[in-house]
Amino acid sequence: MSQTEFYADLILPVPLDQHFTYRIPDYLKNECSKGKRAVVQFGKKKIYSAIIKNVHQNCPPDINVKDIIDILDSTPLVTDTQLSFWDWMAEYYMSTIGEVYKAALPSGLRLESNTSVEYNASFFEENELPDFSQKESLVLDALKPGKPLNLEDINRILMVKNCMPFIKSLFEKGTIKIEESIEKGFQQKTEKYICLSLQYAGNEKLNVLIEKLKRAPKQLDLLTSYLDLSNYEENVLPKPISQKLLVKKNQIQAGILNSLIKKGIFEIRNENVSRHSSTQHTETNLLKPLNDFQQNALDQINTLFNEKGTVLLHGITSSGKTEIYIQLIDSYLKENKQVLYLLPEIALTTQIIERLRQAFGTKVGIYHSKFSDAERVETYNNILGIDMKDNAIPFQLILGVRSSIFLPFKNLGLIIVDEEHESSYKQYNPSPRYQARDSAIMLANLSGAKTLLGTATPSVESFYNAKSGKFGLVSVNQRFMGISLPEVIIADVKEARRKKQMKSHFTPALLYQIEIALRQGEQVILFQNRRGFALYLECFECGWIPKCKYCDVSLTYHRYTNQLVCHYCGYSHNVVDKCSNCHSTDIRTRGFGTEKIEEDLQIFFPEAKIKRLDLDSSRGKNAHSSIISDFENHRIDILVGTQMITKGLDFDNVSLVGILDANQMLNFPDFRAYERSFQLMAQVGGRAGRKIKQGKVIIQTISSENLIIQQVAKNDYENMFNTQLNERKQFRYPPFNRLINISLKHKNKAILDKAAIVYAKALRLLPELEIIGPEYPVIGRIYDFYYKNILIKLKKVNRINDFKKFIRETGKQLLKNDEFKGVQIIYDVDPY
DNA sequence: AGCACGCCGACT
DNA sequence: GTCGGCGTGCTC
Repeated sequence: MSQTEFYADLILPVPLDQHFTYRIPDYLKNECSKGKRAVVQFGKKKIYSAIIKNVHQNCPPDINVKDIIDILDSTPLVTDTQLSFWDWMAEYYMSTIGEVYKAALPSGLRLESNTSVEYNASFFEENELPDFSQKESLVLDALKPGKPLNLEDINRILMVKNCMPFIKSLFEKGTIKIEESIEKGFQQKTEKYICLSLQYAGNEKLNVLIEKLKRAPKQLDLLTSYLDLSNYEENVLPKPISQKLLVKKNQIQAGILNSLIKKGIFEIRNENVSRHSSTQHTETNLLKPLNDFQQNALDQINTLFNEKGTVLLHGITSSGKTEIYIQLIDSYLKENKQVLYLLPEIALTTQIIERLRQAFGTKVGIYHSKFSDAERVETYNNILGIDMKDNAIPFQLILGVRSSIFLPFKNLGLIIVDEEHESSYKQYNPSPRYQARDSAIMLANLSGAKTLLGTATPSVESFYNAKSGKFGLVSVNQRFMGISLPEVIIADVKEARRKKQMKSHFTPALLYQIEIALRQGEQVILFQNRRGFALYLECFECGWIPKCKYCDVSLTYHRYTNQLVCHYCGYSHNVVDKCSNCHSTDIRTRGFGTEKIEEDLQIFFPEAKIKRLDLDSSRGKNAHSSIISDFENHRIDILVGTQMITKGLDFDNVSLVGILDANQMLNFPDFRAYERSFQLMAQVGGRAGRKIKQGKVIIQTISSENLIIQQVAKNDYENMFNTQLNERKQFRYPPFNRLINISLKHKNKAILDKAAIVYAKALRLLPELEIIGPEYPVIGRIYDFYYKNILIKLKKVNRINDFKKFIRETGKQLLKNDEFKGVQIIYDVDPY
């Protein structure tokens, strides 16, 4: 009794801002340690795997402490560095540790129980039939085949939202069994392997066998091939060989192999294999030699790393940044350090993957949302160095999207954040709303690693940090092979309209340049920013537009399904043929997307092969890369695309890039709109004339005198930076002030309005906080919830976490007020 | 977030 | 009387 009890503080995958303490039963005492997963019951029934944060002997007072059920890992799954990183992230981004846990581990490593319901056959054998309600009978009928169902299935069968009352009643009668079953998370992948039976192992026995098989030459061939592949040696256990490989090598029919198995010469067994090894890349270590200015940049980076943790590489498009990265990566790998190479989702294309595989072969691991969860678990385990298959090679270089900052590096030396300015590094939903670039710098700090930010168009924040000495700065102003930057032509849409020269959405200047390019056998890219270009329906008589039932947005018309869809909540509606305002039947489509551009363009250039690249046209797994390769191989003349075409793609034969409407992005109500427009236009323009000759960029705009347009035309990044920095300073935006956006949401507009006013008023008590709002967001209602925003500009950059605490506490106080019960508060730190 | 409990209106 | 909808409170 007097024996000391041990307890563990656990991180549970729930959005609560605290850890939970469980007792460690005696039989688990030796296995319980920081970073492993513990299986626990949380609440009345749910079972979760939780991460052990620490082990101690302090029994929490006044709490009925539960026992840990089991420990899943023999070695920690989460490193100490990761745990510190999680803590930092939860605090900095005002999220909870449980939410960070959910974001950080692939779901295959997070167990969660599900309630499953089973038919209790023995009850019916022993008892008389009790009375059942209609719904209860339905449930029993569905369960009768002996197949257990989960609650969602039963909800669907009964067509109700919550089937629990019926299940409970059935359970009390004894007719069903309720169980908490844990879904199999990660499953090993197995493959059939062929192995020589032990009874034939040994030279003598083998020779007898070979003699016997002489009458079946095909079978003999297969046996010899096996012995070859397995490097057969006497006195060594015969090595299993993949059946796939054996069959492929010999080009035989399954029958030959089967007869050898039937004779007991071969045995078949299932072996765990890696999901990654299918790509059999040999490491060619193809490092292209750097030219002088690349080498110079690399030297500068290395020198700066001696004194700075972070360096910004500002290299114009086509300056060959990738080759600089590769040399840098190589030097870290040679020191046996791990390297993380971050890319925005859209830039993680086959082109860049291929280049890195050429250089580093099988050491490259990819972490991407297109991979299955099982593959992600394998990558995670591989980096952790556990559970390795013999055909797997430890990844030294990880090429990944923003979530790869959560991988369990143990020996991280370098993080590269490519296209550093990309806004997709910021996660918005779900929480944690983290900026992967900024978090990567923090991770590097915690790991003793360096960070290299790379881009042709740095974010104002990063460039400011570099200028002010917080980061090192390295600039490359020459293009690879000395090709000059494209010539930028501004096409004035306003003037063309006045002269009635516009054809569809094209200025005469653009059409003329396309014509010339096509005639010379060159390719063209047309860029259409997607935002605001969705098709919608409009009544031609009265201007009525079909809107979403639950959100304050117009419904988008989807041609391929012939449906109206809300892009915010997913609500869909059949196409209306009658105006619900004036009953006119003259309903027309409005707005235009890439689809429309593609169509119209075909009219002007009937001979040209035109394709578009956007979310819709690249839906399938390979659709995207097949369009890209078609374009690369000049099976397409004109490619019309959205953001997707701007990143990580190099096309040699593109001489003209057209930006169809520059104003769309300039007029976006956001303090970063100008910066983003510059970045986007510069990046798109950078696709022109990457090899051979100077390219052309045409920007169609109605405001040709706009400063940003002029700066893009002159490719004057520094000028853009200076004007933007001035504005940021004047209006107290980052990097001078920190922003925190608070979103309040509630079903009742009046309650929401009042809550927002009260919250804002309470926040204004702190003079360091500049409070903007509350204001309605652009979309005032989504999914039947009203929204209101409060923006905080933090004047002082130090003590920031104290202010966050105050903001959060004030929010908690607000929700305690009976009037405001049910109001939800969403914090977004450093919003984008 | 789940999940249970409890109160209230709307059906057979 | 069921049934089904929320609003509310708790989770070691």
